[in-house]
Amino acid sequence: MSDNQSGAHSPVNEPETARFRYNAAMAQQIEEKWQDTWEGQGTFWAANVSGSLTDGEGRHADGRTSFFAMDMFPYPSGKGLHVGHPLGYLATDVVSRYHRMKGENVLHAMGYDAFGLPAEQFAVQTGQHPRVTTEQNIANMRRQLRRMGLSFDDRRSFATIEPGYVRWTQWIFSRIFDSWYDPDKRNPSGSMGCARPIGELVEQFRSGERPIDGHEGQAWDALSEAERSDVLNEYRLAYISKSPVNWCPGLGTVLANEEVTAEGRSERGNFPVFQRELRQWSMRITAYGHRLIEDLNAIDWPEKVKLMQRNWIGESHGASVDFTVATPQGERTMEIYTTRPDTLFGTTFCVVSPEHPLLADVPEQWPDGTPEAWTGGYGSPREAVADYRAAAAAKTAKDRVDDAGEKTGLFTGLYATNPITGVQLPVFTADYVLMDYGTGAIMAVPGGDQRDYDFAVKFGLPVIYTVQPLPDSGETLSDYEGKAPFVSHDGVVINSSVDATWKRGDALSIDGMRVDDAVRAVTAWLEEAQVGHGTTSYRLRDWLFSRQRYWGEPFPVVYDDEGVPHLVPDSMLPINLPDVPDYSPKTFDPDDAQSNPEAPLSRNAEWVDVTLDLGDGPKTYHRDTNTMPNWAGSCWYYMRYLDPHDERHMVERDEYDYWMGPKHNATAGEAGGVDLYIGGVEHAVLHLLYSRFWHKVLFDLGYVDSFEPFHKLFNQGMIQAYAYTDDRGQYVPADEVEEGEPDASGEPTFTWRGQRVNREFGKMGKSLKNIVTPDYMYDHYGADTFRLYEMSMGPLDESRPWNTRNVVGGMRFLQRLWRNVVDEHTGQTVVSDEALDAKTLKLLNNTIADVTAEMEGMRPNTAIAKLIVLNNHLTGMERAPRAAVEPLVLMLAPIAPHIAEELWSRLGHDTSLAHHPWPQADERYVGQDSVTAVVQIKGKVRAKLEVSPDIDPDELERMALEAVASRLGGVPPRKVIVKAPKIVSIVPGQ
RNA sequence: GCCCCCAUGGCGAAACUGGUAGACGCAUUCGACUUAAAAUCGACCGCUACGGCGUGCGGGUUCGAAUCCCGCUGGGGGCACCA
Repeated sequence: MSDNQSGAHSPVNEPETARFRYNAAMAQQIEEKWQDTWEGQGTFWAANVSGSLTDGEGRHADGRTSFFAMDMFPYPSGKGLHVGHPLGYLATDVVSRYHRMKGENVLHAMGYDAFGLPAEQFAVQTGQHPRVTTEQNIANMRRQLRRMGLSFDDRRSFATIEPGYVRWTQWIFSRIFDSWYDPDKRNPSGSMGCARPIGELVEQFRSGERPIDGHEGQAWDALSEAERSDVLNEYRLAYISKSPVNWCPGLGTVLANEEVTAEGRSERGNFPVFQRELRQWSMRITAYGHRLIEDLNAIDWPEKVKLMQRNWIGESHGASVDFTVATPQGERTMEIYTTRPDTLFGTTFCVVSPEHPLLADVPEQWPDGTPEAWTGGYGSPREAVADYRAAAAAKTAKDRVDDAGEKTGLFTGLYATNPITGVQLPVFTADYVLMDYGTGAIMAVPGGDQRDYDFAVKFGLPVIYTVQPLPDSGETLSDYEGKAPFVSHDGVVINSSVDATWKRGDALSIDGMRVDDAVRAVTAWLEEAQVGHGTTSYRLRDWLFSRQRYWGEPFPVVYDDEGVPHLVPDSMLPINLPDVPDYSPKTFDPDDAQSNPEAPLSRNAEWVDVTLDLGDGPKTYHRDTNTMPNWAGSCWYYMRYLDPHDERHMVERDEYDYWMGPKHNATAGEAGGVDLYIGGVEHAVLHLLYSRFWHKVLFDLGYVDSFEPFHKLFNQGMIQAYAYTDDRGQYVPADEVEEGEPDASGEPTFTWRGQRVNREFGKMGKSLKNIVTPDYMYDHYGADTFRLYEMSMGPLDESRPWNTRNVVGGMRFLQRLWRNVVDEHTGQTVVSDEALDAKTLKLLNNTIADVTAEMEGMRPNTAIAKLIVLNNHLTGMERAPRAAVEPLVLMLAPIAPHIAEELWSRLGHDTSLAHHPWPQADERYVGQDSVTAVVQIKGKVRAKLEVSPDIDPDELERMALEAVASRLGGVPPRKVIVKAPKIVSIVPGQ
């Protein structure tokens, strides 16, 4: 780019004579020079405790305080960056540079999350192997990020697709597969529940300490290998799930719950998703539900994200209650789950989900007196139920959502006995009851639940109210009866007593109790009668972990001829992706619910069929042909930065303890983890939940010594932008739109090529034609101005509108600072070496104190404002004094590092300021010589006094009363509040 | 439907535990320099009938509220047949 072009476009133009003016061209020259210098000198190398990773001077950590700052690593998309993407990276970089200047050993690096759908789709389009396009994208992204001046230790960069990384991802999977969750054992952090090696479970089975589910009374060694495998599968933390999963024919893969939208469609591609029973890998994350909630208290995360995780996990406390059902095949126990056992008295029917096993035992004939409306017109319950089940199975998740509220269902011909009252209740099946929540069966209480009420109305079932509003609420039950249920967790129980000796031989009355007391009383009664128990349920589902994709990590699992899964030994890892003739996923008609997934890896028979010796001689096995989801690589990458080339460990223990262990520095706490993790809030329940889960498993198993991966989480805001549409709703290029005169109602108007266009506000995006790229910013302003602008726009955690016009403010600040040091015409350094005058001394020390506080609080926007104030003061002096300029340059360095380095070197320093100590305020000069004291009468400012900051309160009161004497009219004030030296507040007499 | 967050000049925003509302920047206007323009430097920069009034609206607590409490309105986000 030539100077002319930059001049023509840049609002900050330069005359020919000022050869040493700080403009876009000069900025670029400086920036590239310093980027090369940093790289050549290893300026940002972080020092490990031992091993080959030392700092740029060859030293190890040697007891220095560690600080680990990390970004949510990017997916290397081929689309390139816009100015919204790097906001978080810049924030992390500013913090990293600041901590480095505080003398800490800072670990800051960037990796690439490189498996996943887009690379695969792009590869299918271009016919190139995904590895090729992915590596190109990574190279391009590296270049763009380097140009920003991010202070990464590039020795520690890696991509999740590298065999040396995949190996450990597979290794972790193996550890999870090879473990089970023991809810009765304390984990190392002291709370209940702990992952244990599966071998310890086998020992319990073998010794008889634990009964073998489904094989009670049999010896473990008497079971076949397939039987043992099936038993263990029910315990393993990574297991083969046979329950319904989300099958997406349009994508040709199964998906995790988290990847399905509220509309029941795939988050990627927006295809319908069906519930299908397919054998798929699943992770038992639900076992960790309680700890994942509980341990949020030990970490420093935004409340919003903690709340989202709590809601997502959805822990609810209630009771499981056994209802007896008489079927033609004999008596069955139907377990229901309820959060309101106090409403057992108001139960008028039961509902089981269409997938419920009880439906295998429905009778041939409708019982006598079955109302017409309950049968759906079917001649027999068998037929009715079979048809309803088939219809439910054919529904997409979307259909279910669309039909929500509209209750469908049928009577099953079965009756259940209420264990507390002995009353016979009809059992229905309806798809508003979900098989995978609670027990897949409910007791319906239409008097207290809207859904049950709707169902009762539709099928003509009775409504019994057992709870009424609190007496002082002003409401009564008659406000609800016949119109709606009284849905409340508050209230008083009514009409809820049995004195029959039907089940337990004694009376239970909860009449008049508050709901929470009644819940406890009924739960206790149920436990005593052995017909139920208190229990906890989670909204969270187990994590579906396999995908029918090419571009992901293969599972380290092979199957023998009987279909029994075996781990591939660690020594054989990594298992690399095979070459296949076609790596595109096998997709189907998006609505074809009956299609079956076909994994691309199955297309290479030579790879699938292997002969291995797993300890009992060479045998033929079949490899698992699924791949892991995109989340696998991002679940543990933070640990790999500590030494990405360690071939002996996932992470070495000493390095872990130094960088991430419990109490590894002053702020880490027992939970340990990354000191600062910055990224978008969109990962609140996906990546951040999965990572915490894996980390806890590894913690329980003793591979890491702290129980949380990320100690402090920070969500940066989004950069938003205006977009413009013409009459037809087409987007027009935002940078060609001109603002016109306001219209009649005072609203601004906009035109593009003479025609009126509409303005809308939202994301930046290529399709919205409002993209501004970092490259544009480098060309027109330089990376430092770009950084400065993004950091000064507003608070880091808030979204804010991009406005290229406002960028000049930052550029002018840097230019003024430059001119305070460098003569624009000669290039000479022009600072004075005289001592600071009193005013400058005060301002400098106050600025140091303030900026330090702002940096500690991650408020670069206000830090910048204070640096500008200081610089504006220096600009007003004949020559700026070195004693003020140098600290100013140092304080600017985290935000605009290149110009700071350049000025620092022009000021005569021959080493980088990256590790130069952060300026210290001299306490003697912090504070003000005089402050303005305000005199208020009834809160209104009536006088201002210039006083000493340490004025005596009595003296200040005397001065204040004198200043407003005329307003008080000689009447002694009723009350005077003195907060020296700032405020005197007077309440006048009368 | 349930849960959470936010609202300050023409614009982006400051204001730490309640204590001078509008720091800093953008834009606008004016002045200096210049033949002129740009750049630069400087000034002004919420409204005002000059009494005051002002932090989305209406109340409350307090000597004092952008900040705390209650009730609205508007905007954003999360979850959504989870018993």
